[in-house]
Amino acid sequence: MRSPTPNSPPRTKPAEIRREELMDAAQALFLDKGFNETSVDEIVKGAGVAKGTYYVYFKTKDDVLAALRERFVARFQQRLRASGEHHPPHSWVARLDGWMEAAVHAYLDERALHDLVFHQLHPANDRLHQANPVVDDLSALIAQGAQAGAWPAGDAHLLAVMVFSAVHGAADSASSDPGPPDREHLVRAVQSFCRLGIGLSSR
Amino acid sequence: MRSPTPNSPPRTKPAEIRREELMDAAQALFLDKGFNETSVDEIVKGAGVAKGTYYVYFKTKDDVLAALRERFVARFQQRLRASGEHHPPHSWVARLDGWMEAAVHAYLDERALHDLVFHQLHPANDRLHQANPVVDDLSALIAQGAQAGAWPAGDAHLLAVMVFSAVHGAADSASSDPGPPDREHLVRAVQSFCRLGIGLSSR
Amino acid sequence: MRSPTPNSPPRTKPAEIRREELMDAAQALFLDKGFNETSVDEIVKGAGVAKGTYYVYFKTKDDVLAALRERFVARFQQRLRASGEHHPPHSWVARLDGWMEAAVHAYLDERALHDLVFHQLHPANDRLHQANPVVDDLSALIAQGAQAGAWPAGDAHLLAVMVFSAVHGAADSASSDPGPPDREHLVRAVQSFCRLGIGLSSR
Amino acid sequence: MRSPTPNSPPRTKPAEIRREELMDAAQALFLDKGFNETSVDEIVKGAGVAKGTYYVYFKTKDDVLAALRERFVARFQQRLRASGEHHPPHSWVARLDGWMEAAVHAYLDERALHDLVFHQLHPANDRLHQANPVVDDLSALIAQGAQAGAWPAGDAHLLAVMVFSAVHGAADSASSDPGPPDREHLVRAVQSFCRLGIGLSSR
DNA sequence: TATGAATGAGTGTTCATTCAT
DNA sequence: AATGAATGAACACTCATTCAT
Repeated sequence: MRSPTPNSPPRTKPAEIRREELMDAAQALFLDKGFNETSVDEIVKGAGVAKGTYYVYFKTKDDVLAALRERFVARFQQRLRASGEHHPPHSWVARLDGWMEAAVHAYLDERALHDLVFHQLHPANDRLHQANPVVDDLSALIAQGAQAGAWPAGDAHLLAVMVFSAVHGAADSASSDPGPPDREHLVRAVQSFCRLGIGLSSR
Repeated sequence: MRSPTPNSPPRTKPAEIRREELMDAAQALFLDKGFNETSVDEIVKGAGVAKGTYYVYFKTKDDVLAALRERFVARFQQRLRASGEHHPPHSWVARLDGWMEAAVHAYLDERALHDLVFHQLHPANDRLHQANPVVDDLSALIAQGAQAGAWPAGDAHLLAVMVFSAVHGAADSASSDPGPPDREHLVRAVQSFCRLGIGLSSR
Repeated sequence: MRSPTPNSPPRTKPAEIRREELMDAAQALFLDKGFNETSVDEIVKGAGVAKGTYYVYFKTKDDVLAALRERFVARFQQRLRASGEHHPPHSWVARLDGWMEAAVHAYLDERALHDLVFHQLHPANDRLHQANPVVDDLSALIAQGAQAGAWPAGDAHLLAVMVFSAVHGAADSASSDPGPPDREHLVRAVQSFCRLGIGLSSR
Repeated sequence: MRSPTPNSPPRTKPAEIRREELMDAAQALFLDKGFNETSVDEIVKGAGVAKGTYYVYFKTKDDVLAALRERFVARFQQRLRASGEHHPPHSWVARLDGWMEAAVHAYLDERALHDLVFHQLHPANDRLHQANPVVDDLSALIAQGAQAGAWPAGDAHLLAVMVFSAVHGAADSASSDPGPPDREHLVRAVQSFCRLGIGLSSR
């Protein structure tokens, strides 16, 4: 019917941009109201595109959530890896401490997003917990440190899981308390607990 | 107006029984297919009652899930407390070890149910995490043991959270691996990690 | 299970009382929230009886509304007849004026109830409009006055309907305006309009 | 999630057409069976569209009724205005008589629809009665005629309401009688009653 | 007469997904 | 690439009515 107005802005954008805009809109809404409580209609409205455009970039509604999860994990891992580069490769204890410090901060910053992308799906669909690259990085660090004699050898993966869980739990707990969490206290508590747990001396 | 079909006589049961039957049916279905994937229709079919009966006992669909969560927490706590009674009150280390052992087993047994009742709702509705009576019990145990000199004093609540998280994480991780988890190995790993973390000697 | 407490008040009341209490409760709720928006549950709660008791006294939900309508019409008619007795039988003009005055007041007092009992049902069920005893009374008065030479003869029933409608409309309109209606003004306007309409002089 | 059955191609129509078709279907069903007795399912079946399409054009079930009311009032007013154009602007009596004649006919023709759109909702929602444009038109006519000296001055709005009510009541009454109403008799009775009521001579 | 647990058909509303343009 | 009107299966929830006690 109507032919496009000659001077209306071009409606097409690079695919990667559009996709990111949709993901950003979805993430903001999911964080605000929850996944089930957000409709595709709202996502497209948030991204300023039409309904059909969503389905150009994502196959289903679940699909954005999966994309969001992947993006979250990649960014989280990237952040932790970046912080790891501040320490010399063979300063095992410093690297471990640094990892924990960075993880506490990262988790406090991204807690809501973490819960969003990890808690929405039925276990059957959740093949991420078992293949968490962040835990894998930590596991490698622990194994290498043990091999280098920095701390006793053990079940590196299980240790990594427990360290990661301690970070996660402590940050969760602190986030639930009213007021901003005391990040320094948290970092020290986690470091103390986990260093001892791994077999290092307290300080 | 509407006129119901004449039917077999209503079989009245004590309210508490009916409610439990509905909860049992809902729990089984939720564990099997997930909360969102289960309809109230299926729940009532599972409980052998009519649709309206559900709404005599629960206000909304979410309502059963809340009831299930309360029941889960109460039973989990009860189970851990019962196991605690096997140890003399002042055998602090034995009680701590026993708590961890029991918690690992309980968590492995009830992991799916735990995830179900804790991961389905938006954080806003989830005021249970911050007031977890199981963690509170553990926190009390840790504080008392420290006061008795069994281990160094520390932030008991945070320590409890980290121990609980380590149990939770380790059991989670083991559950995700294929095959039945090696419970003994898990218990020993958790005990070793957490005893050291709290400041005890490894053995 | 429980045997009745010996000193609890007797639960039975004279049928007519119970029925009236149910009707009163229903009327209050209908006026407040509307017929469709009121449930039988609320009615019995309002009357302080159990659900089943409602169905001892009324066959269906519509049934109370019919009872309410009959009661309304009877009371309305009674009220107008009572006011008519203040005038000597052959003071036709005074009786007509009195009827209109009383009707305006009665209608203003009971407008909501009138609308409730007359507007809720599909025309098919509404065999009341055509057999309105209030209009019939007025129709008789008009016919008799005409026969006595107090005013010109005409289609007494149609005149009665128009007078009744004028009362109804004027009162309705005044009720819709903000603030309490000026009853005297209304009465005079209706009397003037209808007296002239019937063929009387203005004053 | 849900996946719709592949179906025949959606046939897009101009929104105004679709909306009117939905309204027409709803009106026919409401007139036939009543508002409460008609389901949205039946409306969409009548309009030949899918259930969801209804909710593209109307927010709730009540919403069509409101749209129907607006359409009714607009058309009724339009019809009366059109009939008014047959008379020279300053033939006040002829215009008044013409208005009443047209109103009686219009009301007889549309009685069921009038009742439908005005009697289905609780007074709280019914802010139309007090702002009835048809009465407003008549009120203006009466006021202008009085100013021009065609009849005595009075409370024009109240007079308009009473004239409108007399039309409404007389037509209602005639519709309730068995057999087709004697329209000529009705028109003459209403004209006579109201002309006198306003202060004109009978003929 | 009075109860109230149980019923289940009925219905308004949502929303992920499609596809002709 | 982008659109947005149309879809229709699915579902939570209501509530008038019944009947064994």
